[in-house]
Order: sequence, then C-alpha cells, then structure tokens
Amino acid sequence: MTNGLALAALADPTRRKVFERLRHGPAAVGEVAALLPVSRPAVSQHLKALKLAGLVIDRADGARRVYSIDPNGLGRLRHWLDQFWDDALEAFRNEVETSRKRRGRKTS
Amino acid sequence: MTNGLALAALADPTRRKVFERLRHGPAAVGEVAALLPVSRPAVSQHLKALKLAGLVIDRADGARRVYSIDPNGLGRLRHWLDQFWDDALEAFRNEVETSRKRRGRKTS
DNA sequence: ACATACCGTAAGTAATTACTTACCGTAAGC
DNA sequence: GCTTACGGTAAGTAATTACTTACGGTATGT
Repeated sequence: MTNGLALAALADPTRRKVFERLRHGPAAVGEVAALLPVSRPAVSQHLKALKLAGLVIDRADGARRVYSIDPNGLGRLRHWLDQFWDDALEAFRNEVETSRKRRGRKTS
Repeated sequence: MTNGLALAALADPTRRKVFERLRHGPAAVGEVAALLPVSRPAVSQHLKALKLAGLVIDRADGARRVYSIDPNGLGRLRHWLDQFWDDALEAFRNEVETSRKRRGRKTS
C-alpha cells in the first residue's frame, strides 16, 4: 500500500518539517534547507522520499527544482484515516453497548 | 508533538497490522499475535508503542489484557491531517491562479 | 568558453529499531 | 498448595535509516 510509504515519510521529524515548509506554498530545495539544521543533500533525500510516497510533486524552474504538496497523495492518506475513524467509532459504540449488557444494566 | 509518535507508530507495517486488527473491535495480545508472523512479545512491544502514542487503550480482563483503539488519539491525528489538507488545498489553488498570471492569461 | 548557482547521487557511518529468546510476575483452575 | 495460561520486560542482534562529505551534471550569466 502506498499509504504505508506516506506514513513512513511523515514519521521522521525532519521530513515532517520539510513537508510543513511546503504547507502554505511551493519552495525550492535550497530554500527548505536554509530553515533546517541539516545539509542540503539531506533535504534532497527527504524530498525524494516524500515524492516516492506521493506526497509532493516537483517541477523544474531553470536550475532550481520547486517542490509542492501533492493533493492526491495527501487526500488518499486522509481518506484512509477517515475510514479508520468511522470503523473505530462504530466499534467503540458497540463496546459501550455490550459492556452495559455485560453488567446487566438497561440501555439508558 | 504527540502526533509525531502516532505517525511513527503507524509507520511500521507490522504495527499497522496490529492496529488494524483492533479496527473493528478489541482483542487480547495473544489473539492479535495469532494472526501475525511475529512472536507474542513483539506484538506486546508494538502495543506498548501504540499506547504511548495515544492510539490504543488497554484494560485488564483476568490474566488477559484487552486492547482497543483510543478514539481520542485517532481523532487528534485526523484533525492534524485535516488542517494540513485545508492549507495545502488553498496553497494549491493560489498556485494555479498565480501560474495563470505568470503566463499572462486571463482568469477563465 | 568560463564561472557560478542549484541540485541529485554515491559512499560511508553512527544511531535507531524491529525482532528474537529467556525470564519473571500475576490470575484462574485443579 | 501446584499447574497452566497470559502477558510485560530484559538483553542481544541484524537490518534499517538519517545524516555527513565528495562528486558530477545541468542551467544561467558574463
């Protein structure tokens, strides 16, 4: 599953900072690296991982490479979490329901 | 940030399978381990990580320990992703807008 | 052509981590 | 009491990984 790659990508703190830098708009590799305490190649590698996870896209601008968030990948992850959320909530409701029965109480 | 722990917890494939086992209802440690190709202590350690991340809660049932998904932690993660989604979409719209201007075209 | 700016990749390293087996504590049944 | 079932923790290990520096490749400007 590609959501696995996305979750692994967002798991690393530095990579998450790279991603958050792109949150409000595109940026080039050097611009992102300037804000972080790691080297530019490190940022480049992080962006590669984010791209492989479908979370960012890149376009060329002269010698620069501008990265921006890919709404598709982010949307897939959000959708996955939403379904999880729905299932978990229903399971949670079933639990408090059957735990009432286990203790022999009335339903409200 | 506690969302960092949650993302790191969900990044591991095995731990994600553990979490997905709890998706539709609670389960004890041994029950989860029976479905996976790893040992029971491994599952126990994964559940510890998920608990530390606020994604699961556990209650005692005799000698067994029953784990279930914690809607609070999952909700926080979902909220974080939702905000990210909103910001990213707005940034995306601004981009296609200003890229039209960069190319000197009219807005539709 | 030359110099400069920007970036991706290769290679190496230190640190994290996901697993294993062995062990110990606790709860329920005989 | 003893035994059995269940699960958390300790310790050790193999594999992953997040970083570094060094290098090469391409685009822009003089």
